[in-house]
Amino acid sequence: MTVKQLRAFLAVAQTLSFTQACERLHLSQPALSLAIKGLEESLGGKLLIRSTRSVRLTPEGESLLPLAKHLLAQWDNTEERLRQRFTLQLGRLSVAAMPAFACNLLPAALVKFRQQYPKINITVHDVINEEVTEMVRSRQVEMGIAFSPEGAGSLLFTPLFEDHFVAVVPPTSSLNQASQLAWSTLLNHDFITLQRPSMVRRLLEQELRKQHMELPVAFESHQLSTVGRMVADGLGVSAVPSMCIRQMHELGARCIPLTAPAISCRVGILTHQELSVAAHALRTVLLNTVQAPSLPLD
Amino acid sequence: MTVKQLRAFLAVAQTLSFTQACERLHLSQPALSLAIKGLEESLGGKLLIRSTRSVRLTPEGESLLPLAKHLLAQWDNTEERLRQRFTLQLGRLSVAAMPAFACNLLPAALVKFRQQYPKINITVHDVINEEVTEMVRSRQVEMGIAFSPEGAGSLLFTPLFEDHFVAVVPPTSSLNQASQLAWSTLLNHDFITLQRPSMVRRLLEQELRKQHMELPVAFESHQLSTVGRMVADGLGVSAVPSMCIRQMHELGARCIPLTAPAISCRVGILTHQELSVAAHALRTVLLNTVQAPSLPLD
DNA sequence: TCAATTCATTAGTAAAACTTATAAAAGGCA
DNA sequence: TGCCTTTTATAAGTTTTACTAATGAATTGA
Repeated sequence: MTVKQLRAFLAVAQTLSFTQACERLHLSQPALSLAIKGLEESLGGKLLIRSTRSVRLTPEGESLLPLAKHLLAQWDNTEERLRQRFTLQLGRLSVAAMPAFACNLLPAALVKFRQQYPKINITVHDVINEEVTEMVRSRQVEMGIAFSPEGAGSLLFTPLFEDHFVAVVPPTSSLNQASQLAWSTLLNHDFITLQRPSMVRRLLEQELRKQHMELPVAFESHQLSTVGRMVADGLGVSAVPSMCIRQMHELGARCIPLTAPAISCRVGILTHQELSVAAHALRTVLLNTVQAPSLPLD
Repeated sequence: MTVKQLRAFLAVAQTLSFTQACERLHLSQPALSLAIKGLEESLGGKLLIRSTRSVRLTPEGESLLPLAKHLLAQWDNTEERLRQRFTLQLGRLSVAAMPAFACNLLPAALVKFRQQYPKINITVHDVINEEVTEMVRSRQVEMGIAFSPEGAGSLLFTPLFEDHFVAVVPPTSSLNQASQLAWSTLLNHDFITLQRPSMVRRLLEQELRKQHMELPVAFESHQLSTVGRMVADGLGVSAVPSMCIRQMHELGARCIPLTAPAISCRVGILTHQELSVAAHALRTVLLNTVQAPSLPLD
């Protein structure tokens, strides 16, 4: 039994005429006769009683009719959904992104993506850097955005930009005047940082230790926005990835380039080798829209 | 998208190997490669990532896998059920029969049928003669057993046997001694008959009127078994189709051939032109097993 | 009885599906 | 690194299938 045969049967059963069914199927009449004959032979009995003047269903044909309708509807539906998926007219995409990226750069990229592919449903998992890698690895999400992982294993890392840490200081602070700051200067003040386990926190401590420096931690928080507000309110200073500059400014803090040492790391897209069409499209949008953030020129 | 292509995809997706899938499908490897290629082209995207060393599913392929399983299972199931129906390994059959036949001759025929085709489900509608015709005409049942209808219309009537009316008399009656009875003799006694509308009743009255005779109705009943018992208990006499002879004897009444006039009518199978395989089989069994009932030789 | 309509059959052709043979690529192993 | 093995892709040729055009047969309606 083939799809063509079943479609032929359905057309004849619904029109009760070979001639009409031919038109509907865009098929010559002998071809249709053979198709029906083939179907009947494959099933082992007559489905249609046909004389030169009338066509009607046998009881067995009658019982096949609803089944055939249902089967072909499902068949077409499956086919159509797959096609839509390939043409990005349908789909679901799960992405994980570290918080700094998710709340600063991702939304703009998603706006672009949504404009191009309004039918694709996207779920964003706003989780810490380490979990991003894990979610991609375990295929909970198809795509992650995180700092360049050391051992990516079989995962693919596509760099988006190089992010460098900037100092965050209260607007009232004297540090605010400098065009750039050395770490040694910044660390003379009370330091506000993210709580462990945070990749940002670990990166800072790791790089500073190489220079025999240490964070004079006064306050800790889980949320970047809390850190920003604490700095803005004069509780101390901090250092954040440049992705967060806009957020920090909006919270009322000031950002200043940091040197000696300049700490930076690559932010990029983490995926498996094979990508869905939708994920591939989002990847392209990200590569086109995301740029390394810089300090405002004010 | 064809059934073959989908089967090919399923086999490869489940074995994750073209070579293994080939064995399962009894297909050469190039043919399988082409089938997958064709499927991918028809759907508009890649379903399988294949290198010379490994095969794995794309996310789209992953999403097709369960759909393909489901679709093919339904496909095979539909095909199998139709085949079973044609080979009488599955099926449902509704039959209507007039009470005299349903309770006397039908059961034995059904035993034969059941022995040959134990998987066919049969529903018997035990209804009056007129309703049998109507149920066949309206396709509530596929087959009816009734007296030969005058205007069968498009229905097909296949005679089974010629049934003649016999007298039913009490075992205590003097009539019981005769080897045959004339209607004129029988009608000297109180007559017990079926209530209208009954074909048996109508037939009798119709034929007797031609001979200017009339039924001296004393009692009426809907059920043949009631008529039989009434006669057996000496309330009066009756006349029934020969089909009922055994039943009457079992109820305690005696049956005697009736003449002047000998009233008879054909009992047969009523169907539409087209018959399901199951109905055809039952028709054959009926033609082979049902014989004109005769008086016991006691 | 004849014309018209409709499905079946036949024959020839175009297309497709399949197989064998060969090529190319990638992992395993020395 | 380079060779061997395994596995999929490609090419060429053949068989099979599917289709169309032409013809035939049967039934309805005038």
